[in-house]
Amino acid sequence: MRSRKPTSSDVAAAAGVSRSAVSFAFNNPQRISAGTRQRILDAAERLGYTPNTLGRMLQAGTTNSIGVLLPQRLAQVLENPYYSRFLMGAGQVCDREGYTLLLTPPLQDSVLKAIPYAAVDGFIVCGLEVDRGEVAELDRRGIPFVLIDSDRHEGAPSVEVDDRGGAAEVARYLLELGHRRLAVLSIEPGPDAAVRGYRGPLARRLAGIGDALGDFGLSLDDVRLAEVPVTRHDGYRATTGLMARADPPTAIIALSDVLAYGAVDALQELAVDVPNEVSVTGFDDLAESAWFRPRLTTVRQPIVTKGRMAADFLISAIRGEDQHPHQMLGTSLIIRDSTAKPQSLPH
Amino acid sequence: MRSRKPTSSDVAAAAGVSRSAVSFAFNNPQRISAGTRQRILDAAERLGYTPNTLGRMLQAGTTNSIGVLLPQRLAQVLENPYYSRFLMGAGQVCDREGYTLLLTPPLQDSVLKAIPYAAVDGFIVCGLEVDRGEVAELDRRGIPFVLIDSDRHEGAPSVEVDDRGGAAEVARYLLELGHRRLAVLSIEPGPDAAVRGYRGPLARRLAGIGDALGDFGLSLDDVRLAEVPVTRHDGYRATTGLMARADPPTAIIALSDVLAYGAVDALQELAVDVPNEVSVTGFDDLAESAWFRPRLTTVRQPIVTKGRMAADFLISAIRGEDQHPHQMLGTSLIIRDSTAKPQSLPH
DNA sequence: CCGGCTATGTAACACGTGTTAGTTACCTGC
DNA sequence: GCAGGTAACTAACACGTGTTACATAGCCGG
Repeated sequence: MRSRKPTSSDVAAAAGVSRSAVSFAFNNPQRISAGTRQRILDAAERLGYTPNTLGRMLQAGTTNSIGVLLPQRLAQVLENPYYSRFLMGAGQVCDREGYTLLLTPPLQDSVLKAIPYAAVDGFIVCGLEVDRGEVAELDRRGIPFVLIDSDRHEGAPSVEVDDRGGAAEVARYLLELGHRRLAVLSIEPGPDAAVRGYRGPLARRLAGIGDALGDFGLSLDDVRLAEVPVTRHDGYRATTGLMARADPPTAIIALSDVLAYGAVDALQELAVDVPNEVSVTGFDDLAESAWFRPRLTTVRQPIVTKGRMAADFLISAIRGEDQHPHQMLGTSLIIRDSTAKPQSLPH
Repeated sequence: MRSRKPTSSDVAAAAGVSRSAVSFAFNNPQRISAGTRQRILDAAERLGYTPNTLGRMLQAGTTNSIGVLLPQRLAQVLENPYYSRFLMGAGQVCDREGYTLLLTPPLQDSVLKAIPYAAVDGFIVCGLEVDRGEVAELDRRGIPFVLIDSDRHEGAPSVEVDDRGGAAEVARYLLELGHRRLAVLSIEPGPDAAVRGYRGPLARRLAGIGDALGDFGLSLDDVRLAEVPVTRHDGYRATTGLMARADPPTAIIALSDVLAYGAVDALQELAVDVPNEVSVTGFDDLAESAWFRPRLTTVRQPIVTKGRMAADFLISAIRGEDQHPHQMLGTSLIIRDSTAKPQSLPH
């Protein structure tokens, strides 16, 4: 039972050389004679020496790791296929460039507190408003970062999606079908967001829905809005609530596919036919949405590409190429079987 | 443009105190007078000082991070819903205990090379044979680790699944239905596994199938075996190959749900009816398998529980509770719509 | 036989932190 | 007026590494 892990000093003592020689033996072979090198390696093997990872990182000033700063707990993030796809895109770049990927959830429900505990060369920041403390903290630290699902921020690259256009397109599609009583299942802002108004992708999606409503003489005040955590079960519960009201909607616009699944769950339990009695749309176009029954009408966004570009931008920033690109990715409306004309028009 | 991130020495100089005082001001407030403490905090704020993460970790000897040592590249791992579920289970524990999760894929196609670059307090080792170099290397380093989808190894905790029993159950089910020409879609061993024989879960699953075959007077020599990487597309390709042979199977046992999806893809393209012409079974029972058409008959294993227990065991080991539990989790056969009696019996 | 070069090894510095032991200065009690 | 205690702060050590600047010895050519 060895009490302490052997260090390079121990190896040096055992081989009768200086600590520098040990370092050279491992990292700079031609800097030392073959004989002593072998003697050092033998001693290292005998003692079971392995260079300490943290010590090396501290000296090198690099960790070969990129962090993903997450707005929710790991259990919630990894339950959501959206993040799996996103991480897969980022992972492709990590594979190519030899980086590891550190998932950094909030610490004690605080994203801010989690930052100092992540040994990384840079962060991909997911779904945080730019005027929150985290962005200022990262600026202060002088550590490179990239913003995702947020707002444009000078001083850091970002990758965004045309949320406004995509949401407008799906809302306009429903309105053209004849729907007038719409409900929106939105995503609850983070735990410490307090009363501050909407920002980022959700604000843009709601604005897009507002654009479409305006074309038909309506406004956002005419739709019911429910804000819930982004899980299937919460989509189910919110929809149950919506349908219990006096004038239930004829179409439900979910701002996430996961929420749309839950909405369909609730409607099926209430024996409400989808799409003939109520239409449901999603946002993301996860792979599951094509398998889902009814096949889900939704707004496709290029999630994997988003992850890939975020990681690419971050690694460029880490390498000191000091441009701050802002990429905007397009969306497309995927029409499937969960939407139809409203039944109640004749009434 | 600050050339260098300020260090605690800079703050000490700016506040006219020693470096120790700076450390106390942050970590041990009552150890210093309120006046100088405030002066130090002011100086720190003015300079934009933040304690260096690596420096602190090196001194503390802990990273508050657990690593997941992966046998494949990140892009492949994150494409596979099996790992998403597993990571979710591990993530639940990380959330509770305040750990971050470092995904560590092979470096230059070598799992061994990746180990020294992970700054973690311990590893969850996924799907590696115990007699490979990685386990010896981790032993040498004296870093705690837990084995998953592997074999029992004294000196480290492990979480296993009753692969043999589960595979025997599904094979016996098919044989009882009357199937005799079986094919097995197995998972290709890692890139550097060389010629060494099967080990770990795959060996156990094949052994289980052998058990069932033995009950019917057959053996593993009587089934066709295809080994492919665990992606849907590879399942598709292998099945296309199997069906092109002279006497195609009437039932395909895939050792992973993902491979089963690919098998069904291929059969549908060949206009072969599932399950009436060919039965297909999977292994895992991913959520997708209940949505898949035809709904997939498969062996359920408790993936989330596996991840949770692995992380629990690891954290216990990190805290120095030196027991080495070996947990075995049960499986259950889920019979759905992708299996039926063979059609060709009358012939 | 001596100046200059190369091969080999070492001392010292740098990376940045937390903590223990030790030094002042001050106040209290007798 | 002095022993004894305490509050406030600092010097030094520890964590473990890589690398630069310097010292020593040996070789070669002139």
